[in-house]
Amino acid sequence: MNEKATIRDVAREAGVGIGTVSRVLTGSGPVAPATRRRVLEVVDRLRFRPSLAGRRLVTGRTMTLGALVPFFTKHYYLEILRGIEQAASASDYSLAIYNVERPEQALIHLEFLGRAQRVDGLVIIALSGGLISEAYPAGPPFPIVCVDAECPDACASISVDHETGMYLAARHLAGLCHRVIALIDRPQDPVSGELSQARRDGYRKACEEANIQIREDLIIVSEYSEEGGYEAAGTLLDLPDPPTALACASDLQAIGAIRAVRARGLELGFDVAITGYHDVDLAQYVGLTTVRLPALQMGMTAVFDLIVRLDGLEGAETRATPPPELIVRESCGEVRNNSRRR
Amino acid sequence: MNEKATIRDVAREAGVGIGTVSRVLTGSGPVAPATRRRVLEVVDRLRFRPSLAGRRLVTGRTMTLGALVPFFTKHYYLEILRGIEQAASASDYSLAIYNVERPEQALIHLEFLGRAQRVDGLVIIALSGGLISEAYPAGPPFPIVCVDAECPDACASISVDHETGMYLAARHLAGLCHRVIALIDRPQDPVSGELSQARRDGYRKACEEANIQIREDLIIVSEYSEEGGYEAAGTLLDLPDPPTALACASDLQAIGAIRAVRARGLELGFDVAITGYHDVDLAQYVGLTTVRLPALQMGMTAVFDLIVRLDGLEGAETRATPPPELIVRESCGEVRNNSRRR
DNA sequence: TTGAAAGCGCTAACAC
DNA sequence: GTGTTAGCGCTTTCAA
Repeated sequence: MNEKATIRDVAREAGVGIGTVSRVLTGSGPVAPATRRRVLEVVDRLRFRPSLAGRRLVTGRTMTLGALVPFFTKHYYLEILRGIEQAASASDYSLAIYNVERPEQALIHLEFLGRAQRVDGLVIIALSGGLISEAYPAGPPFPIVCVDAECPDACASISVDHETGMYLAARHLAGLCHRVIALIDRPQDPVSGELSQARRDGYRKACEEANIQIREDLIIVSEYSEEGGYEAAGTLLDLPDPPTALACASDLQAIGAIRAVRARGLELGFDVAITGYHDVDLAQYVGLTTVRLPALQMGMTAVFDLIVRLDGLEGAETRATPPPELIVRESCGEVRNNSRRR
Repeated sequence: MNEKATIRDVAREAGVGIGTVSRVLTGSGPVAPATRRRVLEVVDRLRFRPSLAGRRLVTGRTMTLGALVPFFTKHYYLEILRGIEQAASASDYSLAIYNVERPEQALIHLEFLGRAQRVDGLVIIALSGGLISEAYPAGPPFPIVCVDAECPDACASISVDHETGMYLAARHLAGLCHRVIALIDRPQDPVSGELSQARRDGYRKACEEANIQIREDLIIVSEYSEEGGYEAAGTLLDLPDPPTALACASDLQAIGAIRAVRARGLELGFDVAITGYHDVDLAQYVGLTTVRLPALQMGMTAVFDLIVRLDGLEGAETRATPPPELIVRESCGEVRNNSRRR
């Protein structure tokens, strides 16, 4: 009585075979309505829950999804993770997380997952796809969806249009009559340091449209951190012909850049305009004009996509994630006129 | 050949029974050294990995730990979660996460976990222990460790000394010659809104030591958010005899409080001193004097503790977490003298 | 010290 | 439609 009920208990109570109970529970075969009702009634009365372990042994499925996420401390990745959790939690799958803070951890986790039979599928955030090929030379052992990263053909990918994202920011700056606009880019993959072209393309496009001559010395890559932005901005601001606008590839870097601007006695939004990227909570506090990414939706979409692959659902076709969006705050000031520079 | 090796393959190859292989692998019985070596050699050659599913069916253990965490967006909880992940990742357990953003989610997750046989143990962050009793009237179905929360006797608890934490902040303020110090407290459990006495006790103790008369109208509770701090500070600053110092129960609230100070044309660190709590990344950027909590260690300790309970390890006795620490930055200014007020 | 055998709880193939 | 049976891969008796 106190012991957990098994499928056999249910079968006995309902006066049917265990196969029938299984069929009722999994919907994997025809069952007469009356029988089904009787079984369900007993299931309910006995508070029977099919054992995952038993089921797993025979189906080989764990009903667990994995998420490989870099830098728990970065708001953007967390927002994606939050979306992943929400979607997983609304499904029959649980979510196991694997954090990557040092480069070697990614491969360790991937290799572990490859032979640990712990997840049915994996979502990888921002980590470069090369890792996947490296960890699984013979192809991934389970479906993988990459979010905001390039990945091998064998995997699906949820991407966001960074070209448009940065285009929006740079065009905004150009529209404010800035003529010397710098780009503080960042590695796409914070762990491997791998770059991506998209943001730079967006920046170039905006410059070209505004007839701004592109100067290569105004395009620099810095670490995805406040410190990285601080240093990059410092370098740019100390140039002989310094930029009046800084388009940054993350809010964190933008905040560092703001600090660099102030450290030089310059006024934000007056002497120098700055845009961020991601729209983290802090951006609002700082009054940072930035580009909002649909991070939460990306995470959710990744999981939906993964589950479709796993369960072969129809109808649940992958919905596209919304485009990036420019959020205008105070960090770019008003339209620039050249008399302004002190 | 291409199929995954099973324990039977290993037994056959090594010329022993499967029982012997099992004994070698689990160390659960006597095996002759020569036999053991031979088995291990085959295990290695066949790249044999015991199936978790098979093992689980007979042992009933999932080798997975759960973490119930409120508000993915709050840095403090994430830092604890980061510690949990680190410790889990260094163990044989995987970590499944369950996010709680709406009050009812906590109970839903708890009830789900109670009958889903998905985790061997659970770490609960900041959620009030009442939930546990509610979800499991007959006692928890697996070991539970609560971090930074009161919990039923049936569970272990990793706590942090908030009395000392707030004492440190308030004493610092008093040491700067503030005589009218307010406390902007917050609910201990952001989901249920439950309060905790500890921080208030620390505040009172510091005031008493400095011979400051405690005014009940200076102790208020606000939401754990920037907005909450903004409003609370507003209320306090608009009092007939307003405080010159605000001790906040979180950095987020402190940041809101700073905004309220500035909105009134007052100068931070001059007219009003403010302390935060938690030492989030942003605190440094804002120059906030705050109390640093050993969040990461708390998370790690919780997992160690849980694993000790699960595996009955000896020697790994729970290490105490470090005490809170005062981090002095600019938000409190210099020692106050009464001529200063404008 | 070891091998054989009995399940753990379930699904799926098969016979009726 | 439904009951029976054969495993899934492992740990754990129980004899030998």
